[in-house]
Amino acid sequence: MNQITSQPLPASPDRPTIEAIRALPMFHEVADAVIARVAEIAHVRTLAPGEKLFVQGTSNMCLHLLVSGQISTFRTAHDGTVTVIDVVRPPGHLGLQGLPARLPSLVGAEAVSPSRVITVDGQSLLSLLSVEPSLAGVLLKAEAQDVRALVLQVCDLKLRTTAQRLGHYLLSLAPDPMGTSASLRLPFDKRLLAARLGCRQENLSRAFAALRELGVETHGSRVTMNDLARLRTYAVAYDEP
Amino acid sequence: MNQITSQPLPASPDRPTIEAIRALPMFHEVADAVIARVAEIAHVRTLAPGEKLFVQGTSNMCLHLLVSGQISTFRTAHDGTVTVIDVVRPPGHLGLQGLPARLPSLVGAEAVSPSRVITVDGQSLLSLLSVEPSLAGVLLKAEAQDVRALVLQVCDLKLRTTAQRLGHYLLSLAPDPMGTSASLRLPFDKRLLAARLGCRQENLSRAFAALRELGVETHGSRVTMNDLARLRTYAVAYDEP
DNA sequence: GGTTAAGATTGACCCCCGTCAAAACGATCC
DNA sequence: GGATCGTTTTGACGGGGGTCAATCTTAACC
Repeated sequence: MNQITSQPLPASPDRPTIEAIRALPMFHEVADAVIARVAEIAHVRTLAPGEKLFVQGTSNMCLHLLVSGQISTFRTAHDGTVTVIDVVRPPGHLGLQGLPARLPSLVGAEAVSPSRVITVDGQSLLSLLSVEPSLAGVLLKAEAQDVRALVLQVCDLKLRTTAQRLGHYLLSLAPDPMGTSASLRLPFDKRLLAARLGCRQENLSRAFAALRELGVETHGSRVTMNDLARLRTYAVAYDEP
Repeated sequence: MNQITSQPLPASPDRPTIEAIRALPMFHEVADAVIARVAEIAHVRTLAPGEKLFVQGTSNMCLHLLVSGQISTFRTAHDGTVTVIDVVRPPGHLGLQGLPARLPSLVGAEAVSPSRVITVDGQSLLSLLSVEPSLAGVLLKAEAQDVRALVLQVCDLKLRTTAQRLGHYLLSLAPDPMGTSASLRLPFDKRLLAARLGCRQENLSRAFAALRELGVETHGSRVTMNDLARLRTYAVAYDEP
């Protein structure tokens, strides 16, 4: 699944291959010629855990496409408090909100696990946009995804309990959320999971304890959900009519 | 009234004037010729309080530009619970998230007060986009604003109390938030304000009571803030470093 | 295997907020 | 002015979640 660069790389630094970009759902429909133009203004980068992709308050004009790994976006207050906005997983993107407006980014982003991103230069991308209008739809769609995710998170925070949010998140992590049972390994710290869900880790523990009644077993970072239907009823109670 | 979705444009509906569109900040930089093209695929509409602009779950391919009035966006769960996402005020826009993806809208929208919107047909707008790439920047910027607002709201919900959120919101409503004092009239119900802030109206009352200690007086819907600096310290404590 | 440090859980305690119920206020219309 | 209805406020109570501290587990490293 993770594309390891076994092919000879093109001349310059670490240009992404056309295949690597095409592999991202967001570019499935884009013509080869356009992808080639995008590849010309992009480069591949790997990040070690904890390494920063961009910093809050700086106006980074770049679009980052996450190929593998995990990158968290978070907002730091001037008293040091940190709010995790999301943990982006492949295929995902970062930095879109800072692209068109020249405004400083509201959030910072750093790798949670070893990650590989394709970074597209924003300035060049905007120029390319006027030549290749088909890209506009791609970017708009990508940004719309962000909006949708945030809207759902706001709903979650406004009217669900931590245990429900956890259940919801676990379901979203399950390979087959519509099956009868599922088992998975938490992709990161419970501390980070707590921050993502908007609670303290102590409360996350209690939420896991609450879900135990609903057939959710945990052994370390392994989570087994024995009754997905029941969990869905409990956790997704406030979702789409 | 259940006709909500966009109709094919009749021969001579109420076309918006170029000036009306240009007056919106989002179109300040756009060339007259382009605005004229936009006007051709748009029409003006007025809404009475409570009238729906679009309905959750339907895929409305329209961009709505709010000229005057106020429109709330909200999400209804299948048990009837309603979450208010935001109350859009002019100059603002709605429906962008449903534009590029053909996905059903996550939220519904309805007028809070008598409102006037310019509705741009989405299908035509997307076609226009490939002819006039300068529009892409406009739309991307507009959508980025939405993302920013939502990110801030998530932060608010994750680590501020209701009283702090209220203080923050009042400051955003103040004509001159950086002055020493301000006075304003709440633009809508306290019930709606509570929903927007993510609490019950009872708690909003208590939040107002708490802010009284910080020089915030209320008489009905009139709010007077006597010490903006102190309110800022209290409410915006978790903002930009 | 054993040691150690980081992470995860549990308990005690308190505050914020949701809920229910009642009282106070405000607007409108006699 | 008085009556009425809807909105706003206040009180009492319980639960969810934050905080602090102690215990237990996990995992890395010798």
